[in-house]
Amino acid sequence: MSRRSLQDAPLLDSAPLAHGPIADVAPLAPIDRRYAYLIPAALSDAAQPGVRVRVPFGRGGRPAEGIIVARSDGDWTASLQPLLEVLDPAPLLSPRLLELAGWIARYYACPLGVALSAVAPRASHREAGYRMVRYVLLDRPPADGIRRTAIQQRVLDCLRSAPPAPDDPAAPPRIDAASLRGVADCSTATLRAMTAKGWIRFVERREPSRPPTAAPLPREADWTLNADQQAAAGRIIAAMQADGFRALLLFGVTGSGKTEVYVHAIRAAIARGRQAILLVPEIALTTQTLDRLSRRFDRVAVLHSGVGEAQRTRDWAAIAAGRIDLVIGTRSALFAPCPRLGLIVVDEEQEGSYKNIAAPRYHTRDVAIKRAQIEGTPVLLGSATPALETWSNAAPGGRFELLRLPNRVSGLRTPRLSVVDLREEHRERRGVHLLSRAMESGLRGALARGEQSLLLLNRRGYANYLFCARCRTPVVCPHCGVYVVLHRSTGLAHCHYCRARLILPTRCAMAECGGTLVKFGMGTERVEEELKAMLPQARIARMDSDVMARAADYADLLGRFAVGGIDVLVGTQMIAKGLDFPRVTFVGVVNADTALAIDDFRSAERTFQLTLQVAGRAGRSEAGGEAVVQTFHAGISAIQFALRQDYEGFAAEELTARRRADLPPFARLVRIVLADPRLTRARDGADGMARAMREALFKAGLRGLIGDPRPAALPRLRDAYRFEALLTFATAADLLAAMDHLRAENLLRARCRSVIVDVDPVALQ
DNA sequence: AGCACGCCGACT
DNA sequence: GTCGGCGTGCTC
Repeated sequence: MSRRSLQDAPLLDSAPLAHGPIADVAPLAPIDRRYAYLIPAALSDAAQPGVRVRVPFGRGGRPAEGIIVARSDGDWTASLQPLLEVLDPAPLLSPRLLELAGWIARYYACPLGVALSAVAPRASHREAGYRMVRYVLLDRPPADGIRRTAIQQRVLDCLRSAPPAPDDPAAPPRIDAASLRGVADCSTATLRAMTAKGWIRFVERREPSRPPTAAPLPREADWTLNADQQAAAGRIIAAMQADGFRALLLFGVTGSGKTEVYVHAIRAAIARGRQAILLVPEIALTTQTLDRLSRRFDRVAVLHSGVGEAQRTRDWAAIAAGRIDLVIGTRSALFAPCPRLGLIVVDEEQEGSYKNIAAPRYHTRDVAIKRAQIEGTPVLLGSATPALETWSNAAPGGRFELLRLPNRVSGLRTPRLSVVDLREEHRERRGVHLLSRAMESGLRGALARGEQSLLLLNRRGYANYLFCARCRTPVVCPHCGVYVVLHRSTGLAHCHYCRARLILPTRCAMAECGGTLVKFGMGTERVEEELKAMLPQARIARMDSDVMARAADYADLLGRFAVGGIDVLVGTQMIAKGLDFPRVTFVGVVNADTALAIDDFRSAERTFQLTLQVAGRAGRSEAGGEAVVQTFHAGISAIQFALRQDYEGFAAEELTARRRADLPPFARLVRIVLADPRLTRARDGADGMARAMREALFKAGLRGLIGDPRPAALPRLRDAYRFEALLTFATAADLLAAMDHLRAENLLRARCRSVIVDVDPVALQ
């Protein structure tokens, strides 16, 4: 295709004919198209696929940023705009990462520019991590006889005795202006005066904003693997030696030593001269986990949301230069520009936080598999409770190879897990008790033995159900319509969806009612209060996003907990994951039903995972631990299977139900949510969109079921009404074919404030 | 995403 | 009679 024409361009004889290298540019904006630009001769070398460029765009031809995704040669029968500028000295993205971004854009139905921004995060923060440093160096210093002041003499002495620049020892010594002012005790005015005399001069240099010297962390030694671990590591190493794509699932009960297997596999990758990426879920304790793991390796980069822009930029450069062997991090670390990638590990692959919550709404595990495919390397997924999608892929004859670690490493006993049926507890005991007798005795026991406890409730605040005693009208958020939660810390009612805060009325706001307000339901604040009353001698701390404003707060609290300064730690989900303290011997779940409360087809799976995870937290010591789980639904099979710590039994039963209901992993879903402040607009938009999509699929003979639009699980959010439609496909191929078509026909848009397209949704909220 | 063009309500 | 609202469409 060397000759193309613009449909609407007038084909006049005088139309200038452009010829030469042409760049296909994806704008770094939510525009679902690519645009062609002429590459000027001066930029020909620099304008390679993967670099950012500035191009004239839009009506006024104003400069916009984009990424070159392809290059070609050709003639154009219309005047073609030239690239204005190439912004990167070297491509930000390798051809393989460009291919990965293309796949993300296609599979997750988002504009290429949006996918590119996710894969090359630096694209949106240009030049971050660098600053201009002003240096002073000797120019034509005055001869001995020339008069100078004492201050000027100090400046000259400093510059003469300055050490040579590390990057260019032959150059005249230089000192940055700020340090010189300090050392020579002079002012900017002095330096300016000396420049005017021509004695010294300034040079400006672009430098990394902090010296890239990472503090060397103390190394931790490797452990010897047991037979199971050795067998698993052996399979992974064999897969690496086969030099091709391969997906493996490491299914190991908590405490079976999965991490040690990762470490050995990563060492093997490094020994082969390759790089490895280890992904961990985005949870509050990520930093801790990462720090500990990173101590096992030398040339390691840690990437997570807490790492500053400057550090991230330097890490990125070091990775691209091949100076890093292992990249550990959350979601975005998957896109580390490793030139010789040899292994990707996805730890706790079932974690929901692997799903990106904004466009592109990719699932890190699935993109990791795709990247491994593109790079031709193995990918290792690890979990004690694999996502059912993963588990069914690891069935005999499936796409993944299954590696088992069925036993806990020697010395670790299986924790005792018991379930308290809150219905029964309430029958047998008068009054309202948040903490059952079994829970209380577990806490008291641990306290008496000088051991630690974790108490989990996945709900912040004090009381989460506030209503009028007379007319039963609940207090809801004026923007979202959801129940607000009373927080003791602020004395206000908080909306947990839009972060609005209301002053709580003392009386019912309903006209002519004026009943008194009743506070019902519990959150972590309430549990903390109850606990302090129950165990006045215990040192109790609470950990949830209300208390933990900054990353440093986590470190502080965890530090105190680690040295035994806290007996009981109360918190939300964030304490259920990743915490690994050997002195914790008791773990309680105040209400396991919070995972059930979100009513979607994964609620049983989430409840099972939560329960088992919590039990695992109690078993990190040789003393053996105990876990108590309170629930109003003790009979449901998710709880029963968790009680027996039987993942495979649960998976078999749940998969049967999923197959019967035609749900993932036996179907692929796309969730489309339309939001608009006007209810009719959101509803009509959703109706119209569903109708148009159905018609288009039918006409094109494509398979797929478009569900009827209905109010979303959260029908109103931030003053916008929300409607959703669920699309069901039998296979990934059907999904791709249908979504390609719908996107090409521009049917994934509607005239309302926002349209969210969520492929493979993790939560139907 | 921006930005221009275009068609219907409250003002001098 | 105009100013300006946002709804719609386009950007090599």
